[in-house]
Amino acid sequence: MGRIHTKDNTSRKDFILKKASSLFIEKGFKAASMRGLAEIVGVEAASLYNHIKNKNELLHEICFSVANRYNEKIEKIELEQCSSLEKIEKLLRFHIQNMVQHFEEVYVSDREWKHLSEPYLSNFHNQRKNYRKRFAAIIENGIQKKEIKKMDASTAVLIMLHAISGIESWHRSKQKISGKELEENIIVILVGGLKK
Amino acid sequence: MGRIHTKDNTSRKDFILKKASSLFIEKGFKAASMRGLAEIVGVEAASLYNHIKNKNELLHEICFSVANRYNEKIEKIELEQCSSLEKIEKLLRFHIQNMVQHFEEVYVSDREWKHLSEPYLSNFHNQRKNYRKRFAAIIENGIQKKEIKKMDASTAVLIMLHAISGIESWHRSKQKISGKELEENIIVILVGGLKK
DNA sequence: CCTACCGATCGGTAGG
DNA sequence: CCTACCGATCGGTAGG
Repeated sequence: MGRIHTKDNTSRKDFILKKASSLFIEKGFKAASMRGLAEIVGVEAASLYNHIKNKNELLHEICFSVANRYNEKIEKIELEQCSSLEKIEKLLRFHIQNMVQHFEEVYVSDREWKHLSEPYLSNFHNQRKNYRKRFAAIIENGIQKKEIKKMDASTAVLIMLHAISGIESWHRSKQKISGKELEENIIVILVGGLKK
Repeated sequence: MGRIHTKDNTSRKDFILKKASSLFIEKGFKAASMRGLAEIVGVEAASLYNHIKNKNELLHEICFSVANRYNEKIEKIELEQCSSLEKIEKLLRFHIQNMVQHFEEVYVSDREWKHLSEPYLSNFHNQRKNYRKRFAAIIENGIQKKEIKKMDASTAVLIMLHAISGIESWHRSKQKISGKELEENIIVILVGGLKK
């Protein structure tokens, strides 16, 4: 009995989080109101607070769910036995698939994380910097091994991560090409741009 | 006499627009308050309304100033006599320089245009679609002439425009590399990624 | 999960 | 350019 109750609460919260993501995409975090969210969820505003602490909690749940996935992935890839260029390609494919599959939370996390409240803001910011540093280190390594053209590694990271966030517009359009085609196109351009 | 008065009003408005851009970057359009803007400008909130109609006007002045620059540039480039790849390189260099030189308004325009009110919203959205279509047409042309790898042209446009918007993070960091170096790095990766 | 409500803050106006 | 103020809306709580 207690278990069913817990399970219900969890899925209810997940439902609210999902609706919150769409709303934050549509309006932006600040412009989205809890009353607006309540309407989408189908309850009165006050009732939301039985499932979440406050509006900020919605945002940090979304942002950290995305950040955790990134961290796990790069840790795994760093340990793999393959060329730097292959590592980058794997990372890029992961980012693309992540964007396609978890579009709403990735989009919200990318665009709205600056509205996070402390201590989440600092924590997220640090994780972000750390992730980019590790990504840049892989590129740096590839340059030293002459797999990759000489270039500024951190600029390359910026370009590639932002390029992928452009999938947003693809996702919102009526998806003229498939996710797989999209992935191949991006890899051709970005990995092609790095290769010596 | 009347002329001096007009001139003063214009520069006062420009001053307010500049401060508004920084504020919109820092907080986002919705979260930025007119009282906050007034404080930065150094007047009471009510006084702002002697120079602007309302908060929305600030945003659409910023967005259309950027959009107009883009439109003028692509019109000029379309008429030039050079290869498609050269046209794309010119366009990319223009985008990069634009981002470096007019960082604040470009950033606000990119991130906040969805908060535009009608009819500005539809107008801006159409201009944006039109611009991307023309950019894609140049790529398409390069593919037909075998200057450029086979790829989905509109995906390539998405990637490249978003890649450049990544300069944001470069601009906000302590500018480890110069603007010129940044530009060359981006061109190497993006144009290198297109070239056959 | 709801009704009823709070203090705070918002964009904007009147009038000088 | 300011003081004084407006109605609307916000996030969140009390109490059931």
